[in-house]
Amino acid sequence: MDTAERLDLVTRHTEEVVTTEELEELFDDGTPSAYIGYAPTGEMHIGHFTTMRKLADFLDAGIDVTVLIADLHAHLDDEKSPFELLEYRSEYYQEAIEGMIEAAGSDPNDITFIRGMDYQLEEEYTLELYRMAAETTLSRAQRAASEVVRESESPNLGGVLYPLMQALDVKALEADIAYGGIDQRGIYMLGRELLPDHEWDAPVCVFAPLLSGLSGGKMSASDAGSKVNLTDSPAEIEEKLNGAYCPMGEREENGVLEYLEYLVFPVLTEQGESFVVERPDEYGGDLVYERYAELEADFLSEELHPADLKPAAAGAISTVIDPVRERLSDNDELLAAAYPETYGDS
RNA sequence: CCGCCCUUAGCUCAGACUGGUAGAGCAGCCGACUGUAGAUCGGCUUGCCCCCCGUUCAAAUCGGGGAGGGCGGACCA
Repeated sequence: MDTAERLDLVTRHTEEVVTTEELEELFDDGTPSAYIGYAPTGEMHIGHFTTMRKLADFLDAGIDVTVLIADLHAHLDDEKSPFELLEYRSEYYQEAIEGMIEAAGSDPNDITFIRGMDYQLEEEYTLELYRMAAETTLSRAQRAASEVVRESESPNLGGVLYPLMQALDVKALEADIAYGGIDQRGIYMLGRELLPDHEWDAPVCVFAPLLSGLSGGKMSASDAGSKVNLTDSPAEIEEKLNGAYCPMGEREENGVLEYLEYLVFPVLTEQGESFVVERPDEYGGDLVYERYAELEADFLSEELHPADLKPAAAGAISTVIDPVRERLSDNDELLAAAYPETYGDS
């Protein structure tokens, strides 16, 4: 595969690449490494799946991929995960992530998994973190993390260590490429400033778009109805999609379309399948799409009505998620340990 | 260690001075209207009022104790 093809694979379905030129150089030099970190906080959902799906592109482009389960980060961010639950949630994340990668058509064994605390407590790392803390102002760190760390009237120190550690992780994991949602931009831009003073090259940054939630606006972790969880049953998925914000002919903040573009179609294409919309004869009969662009065109021209699209999308999402859901429900004791509030006891 | 402030619905808060058994906005839910959803109307739900003890016929409200959180406490201004 030549550099142009690799570039194409890595940059497709992305929100931003900083910078494409640097990425090209990495490819010319050989086999770059990339990492993406997930802080094991709330349950994983379909938004995670889209970023995970993209890891297949990284692998196909001949990149060494590392997935960081950022356990310490999950606690540093306003104690989103209680310290006692970190281990369980990390296990759950790894299980879910492997399931998603497999469902996306890649092999989890091709990816290196690592836990934050496996190396973030080492002397070398800690010392360098302190040095970064000395070099960074409070407001700079807060600004960098503002889209990621929970905001509060009385922010904890953890929230400012958070972006510094994430910047340092790039070096600690020896990554050439940092991949993450566009919300991570501030942190990695800080990283690009700091790392050259710490004997490491500024990473190339690849940012995934943040998908809209089903109720319009960005997907929100706190709004259960705005996202599809990996453990949702087909019936729940259908119900959530039916309730989704989806104005006829409009693309903006339309989570239904975005799920199709970033998750369903990439996976269907990988499996060589097409997307079928069942439609009453009264409205013209069934439709079949091979590519997302065709579907979007029909939707924008109002040929494809939301009421027909929604059930079809629900079914397709359900099918894509199915192997992950199965894997997780086989492991209900892990889910209960990781999220006792939701699945505990009973 | 000392001082002051805060804690009421999922969220933001009112009510406390002048005790009478809890409210608003937002969110949520349900209907109407749309071949979906939203918007718009119409309707509805929700509470260990942080905990304990006391005063009282009666405590979210008063008194005491405790917990959690916030702010402040050299000098200079």
